Amino acid sequence: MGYKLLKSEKNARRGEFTTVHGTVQTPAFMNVATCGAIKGAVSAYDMMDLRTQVMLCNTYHLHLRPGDENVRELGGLHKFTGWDKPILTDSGGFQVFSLASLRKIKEEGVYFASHIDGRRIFMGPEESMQIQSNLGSTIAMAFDECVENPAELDYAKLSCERTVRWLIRCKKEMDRLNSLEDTVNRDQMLFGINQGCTYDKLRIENMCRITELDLDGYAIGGLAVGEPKEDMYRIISAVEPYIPKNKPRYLMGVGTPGNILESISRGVDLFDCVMPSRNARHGHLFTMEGIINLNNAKYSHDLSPIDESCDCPTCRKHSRAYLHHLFKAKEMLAMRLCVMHNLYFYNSLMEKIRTAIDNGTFENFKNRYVEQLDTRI
RNA sequence: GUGGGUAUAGCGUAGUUGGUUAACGCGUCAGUUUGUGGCACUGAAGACCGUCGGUUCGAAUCCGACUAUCCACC
Repeated sequence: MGYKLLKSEKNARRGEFTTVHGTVQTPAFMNVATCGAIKGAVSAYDMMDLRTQVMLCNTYHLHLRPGDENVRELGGLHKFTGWDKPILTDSGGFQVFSLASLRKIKEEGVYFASHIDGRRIFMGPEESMQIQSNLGSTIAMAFDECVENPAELDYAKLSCERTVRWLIRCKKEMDRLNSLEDTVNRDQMLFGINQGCTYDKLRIENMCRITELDLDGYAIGGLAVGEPKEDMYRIISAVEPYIPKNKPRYLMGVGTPGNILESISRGVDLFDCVMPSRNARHGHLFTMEGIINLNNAKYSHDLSPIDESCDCPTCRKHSRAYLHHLFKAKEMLAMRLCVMHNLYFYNSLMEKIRTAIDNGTFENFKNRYVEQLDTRI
């Protein structure tokens, strides 16, 4: 159990992360399934074809519906969703940020108004751990506050210190829950989350404090939320030396293929992002040549696949012209086929990156593709 | 052939007591999307208002002819 560094090229790391639900080859991209399903009608069965390694679900959303107690009675998220490989649950901390108009943050935790029915609910560190324990995910995330950038130093500091106090409570509660006999997954892991906005000093101090707790992994949160990408890269480089080498590093919510290449070169192992799935639903597709928008009329007579070099189920069978038609006709198949392509693209990009690090050619690979993959063609 | 209706952007339409830069939807084009509040958001281009003539200071709007098209009847 745990992370094993296999090889490195400069700061880029090739590793294996072993969990009770199987081993994850890193660097890896985790596929987002907020409510227990990848949006766009993609099933757990499909995810095997897409070479998905980790599914990511959301504590806040599953707590509201269908309810974590309910999932626990049904045997946990793995049994419930039919996905037997690793599952990471996000803690609900991001919803503190994204649902900002509906919440009140206090020392004990956060008061939300449900976005579904307006019902008032409370979530603090203990509640988040209890919910994630009921869900029985492989990896639970600490309950944190994700502060929007730019933020005042005073608030960043106050929020950051409170998040550390919450993390200590998370760790204590998770240890307690894992010791109980009737817990769904008694080997549930806990990742801490680094915060501190764009203040290097705050970030480093925070990282030093959270790594004292000996958690199963460390995440960098609160990035890609409004700051320039140069700031994001600078922060990653600033905190990376303070993360233990024998623990996985997870950059939350990032990002574009270019962001991922840059971040791996700075020592990150795990990623997740809604971009491949959300953009696919709007016809924006990733290819090794760059980004295309399938809604454009120029694809209406294009018999080539989305990406000539891709062997995903969509590219093996269907043309751009057909997919363009499905979008125009508002057929749900358009979304399904395109989400499958984009996730396969991200997952196989990670495979290419792992092979490159294995072969010591990652730097070349990065320089070759970092600009191209984020550019429209 | 007779009577009636219609003619405004690529398509479908709005636009009368005649009054400055003719509106909307779809489509087109471009951009946005980063721990997902379910399928979006922002912007741009595009019209000598069927043709010709008339009335008027002024016509998409009123009048006439023509053309096209639809309906009904022969």
